[in-house]
Amino acid sequence: MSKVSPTAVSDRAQQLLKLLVERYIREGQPVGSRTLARGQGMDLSPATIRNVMADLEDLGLVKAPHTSAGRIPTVQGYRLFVDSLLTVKPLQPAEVRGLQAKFEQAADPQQVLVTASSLLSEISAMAGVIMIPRREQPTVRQVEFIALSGNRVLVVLVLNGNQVQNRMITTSRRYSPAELTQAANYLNHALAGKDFTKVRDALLAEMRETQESINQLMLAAIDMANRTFQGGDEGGDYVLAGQTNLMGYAEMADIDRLRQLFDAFNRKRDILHLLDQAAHAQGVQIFIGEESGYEVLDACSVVTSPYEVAGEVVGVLGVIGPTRMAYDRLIPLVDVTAKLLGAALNQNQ
Amino acid sequence: MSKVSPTAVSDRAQQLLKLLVERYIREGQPVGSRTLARGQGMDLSPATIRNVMADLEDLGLVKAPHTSAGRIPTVQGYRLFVDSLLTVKPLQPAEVRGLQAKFEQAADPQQVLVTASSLLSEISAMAGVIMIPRREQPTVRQVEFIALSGNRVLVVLVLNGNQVQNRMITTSRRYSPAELTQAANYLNHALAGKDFTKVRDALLAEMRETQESINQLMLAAIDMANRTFQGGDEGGDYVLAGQTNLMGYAEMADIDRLRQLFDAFNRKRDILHLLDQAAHAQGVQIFIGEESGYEVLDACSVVTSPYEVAGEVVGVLGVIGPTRMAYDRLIPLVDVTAKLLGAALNQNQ
DNA sequence: GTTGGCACTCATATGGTGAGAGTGCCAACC
DNA sequence: GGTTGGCACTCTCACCATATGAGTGCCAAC
Repeated sequence: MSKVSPTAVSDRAQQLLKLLVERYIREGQPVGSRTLARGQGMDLSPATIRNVMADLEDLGLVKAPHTSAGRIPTVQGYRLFVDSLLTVKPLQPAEVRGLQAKFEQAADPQQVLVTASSLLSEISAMAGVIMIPRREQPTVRQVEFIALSGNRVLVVLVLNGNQVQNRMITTSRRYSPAELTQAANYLNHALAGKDFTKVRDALLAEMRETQESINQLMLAAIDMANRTFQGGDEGGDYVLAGQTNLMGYAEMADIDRLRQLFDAFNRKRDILHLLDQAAHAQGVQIFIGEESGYEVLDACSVVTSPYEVAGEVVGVLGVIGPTRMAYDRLIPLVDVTAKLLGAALNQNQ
Repeated sequence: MSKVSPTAVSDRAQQLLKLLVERYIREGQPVGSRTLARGQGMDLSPATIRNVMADLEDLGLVKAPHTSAGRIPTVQGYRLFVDSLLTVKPLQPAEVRGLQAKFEQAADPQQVLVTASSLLSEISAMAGVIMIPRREQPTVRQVEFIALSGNRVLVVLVLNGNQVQNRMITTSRRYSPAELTQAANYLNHALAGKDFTKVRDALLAEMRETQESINQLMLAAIDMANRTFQGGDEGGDYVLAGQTNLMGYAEMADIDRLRQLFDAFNRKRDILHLLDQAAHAQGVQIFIGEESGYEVLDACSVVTSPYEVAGEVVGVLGVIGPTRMAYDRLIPLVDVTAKLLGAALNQNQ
C-alpha cells in the first residue's frame, strides 16, 4: 500500500480532496468538477478544479468509475482524508449522557457488552462489534462440586477473568458431601493460580495412582477446563449487533459478497484477528477497504478502539460499515463508547 | 386459506400436478405443457395437458407468472402436493449413521443443540433452527453460594430443566462458610420445587424481618432468578444456523425482504411463536408460504418437528428455506434429526 | 495560473424489433 | 366425450440503435 505523503499534495489540492470526500460521503455519487465548483469553500472554475482533480488522480487519491463520471476517493484518498484532513464532529454532551444512561441499565458484564454493541450499531446504522480478547494465561482459580438430587453433581469452574463455567454430570454412585469437598480441595490445591496447561498432565498422571472413586469427578472438571481453554485458544470471542444494517447500503448490494461477509462474521476467525491487531494500537484505529487485509472486508471500513479496565486493555470494540462512512461522526462515537464501556465494566466487576 | 379437497381434482390432474411440482422444485423454472408431455409418466399430448392445467389453474393450484410462461405451483398447490401426492425419500441408513456419529461427538446439551442445527442447515443447504421452549413452571431447584477470594461470592442457581445460572457478586463484608451454607439452606428450603413467582413475594416479605446480614446474598439470588424467568417468559430461545444459506436462493434475491427476514431471526419473537405452534402438533409439520401467518416468511416454507426427551415434548426443530424446497428429502431429514436429538439429549442428561 | 469553449467518451434510458416459449381455442379424430 | 394437431395470439427477453446528459481532457485566450 503506497502511502501518499501529505507534503506531495498542494494545500489547495488537499482542500479540494477534503471537499470531494465529504461530498461523496454525504451523497454517495461520484462528484464532478461542476458540482464541486458550485459548493462553497472553493472559488474556482470547473476547469481549474478539473486540473487539480487530474493531479489527485495521478497521485492515486481519487478515481473515476468511468470516463464521464465524477471522481470518487480511493482507499489512499480516504486514508489521507482521515489522517490529515478530517474535522471530527465530537458528540454532544447530551448524547454522551444518553449513552451513559443506557450503560447504567445493564446489570452483568455480558449485558454491558450486548448493550454496547447494540448502541454502536444503532447510532452508526452499521454493524457494531465488541471483542473479548483471549485469556493471557489459562488458569483455574477455583473448583467446586455441588451435590444435586440423584447421582448428579454440578461442577463449577471459576477461571481467571472472573469467568464461570458449569456442567452437570451423572456419576456412577452417590458421593458424600465430604468426598465432594475433598475432591474440590485436592483440585484447588493442585490448580490454584497456576497455568492450567502446565499442571494438567502431571495432575492426570498423579490421579492414576490415587483412589479411583474420586477420579470421575476430577476428570470431568479437567475435561471441562480443557474444552474451555481450547475454545479460548482460538482468540476470544465477540458480540456482534446490527449486521442487517449492512444490507441497506447500495455499495454492499452484491449479495454474494454480502454472504461472504456474513459467513466471516459467523466464522469469527478473520474478524477476531483483525480486532486483535487493533488491541495493540492505542486509541481509535481505522482500517479502510483492503487495508484490513481480509478480502471479505474489501468494501468495508472498520473503526476500532481498545477499551480498558483498571488501566489495562482488555478488549476492542468497533463499527463495521461501507468504506463510504461518516468517519467524522464515527471516530468520536467509537472513542467515547470505548471509554464508557471500560468505565461500566470497572464498576461492574 | 381455502383448502382444495383432493376429491375435487381428478386422479389424472393430481398426477399431473405432482409431476409439475416435482419438476418445478427440481428446475426452478415455470413448467409448460410441452415440457411436461416430454417427461415420462404421462403419455398425453401437450394440448391435453394444457386442458388439465387450465383446470388446475381454475382450482387455484397453479398459476402462470405471465401469459406465455409455464405454470408454477401456488401455496395451495404445494399444500395438496405435500399432503397427498408426495413420495418421501427416506434417508439412507448410512446417512442416519453419519448423523448419529456427529451427535455423539457433542458433549453437553448446548453443544448437542448447536450440532443439530448445523447439521440441519448443512444437509438442507438452508437455515436450521432448534428451539427450547419456555419452562412450564419456573422453579429454582437448588441455590448454592460459593466463597471466592476477597469479598466475592459466586451465586449458583439450578433451575428446573437442568439449567444452571451463575453470577458473581461483591458483598459488603466477608461471609463465613457457615453463613453461606445457612443462607443456601434457608433459600433451598423456601424455594424447593415450588413455583418461583408464587413464593418470591412471601420470601421477600419474610426476609425483611430476619437478620439483615444475610439478605444481601439472598436478594442477589432472588434477583437473578427474577431476571432469568423474565427472560424465559418471552417464550424460550433458539439456536439458528446457516442463515446465510438463504442468501443463495434466487427467490430470496430481494435484499429488503431478506433483511426483514434476518431481522426477524434476531428479534426471535415471530419465529418462536411459529415454532411454538408446531410444538403442539405431533410429528412433522409444514408451513408453506403465507400459511405461517408471518409476512416475513411469505416467500419461505418451514418444516418442523417436535423432539422429545423421556417421552415428553421439550422443543421443536426445523429448517427454513424458500417455498420451492425439496420437501421429499427434508421431511425425513427433519423427522430423523428430531429423533436423534431427543435420543442424544436423553443420554446426555 | 485561471478560465471558457469544444470535441469526445461513456453510462443510462428509451423504443423498436424479432425470436421463442407457451397459451387458449377450435375443429377433427377415435 | 376425451384426445389431438393446428393456429393465432400474447408476452418476455435479448438485442440493437438512438438519444441524452454528465463529465472529461485539452487548447487557446485572458
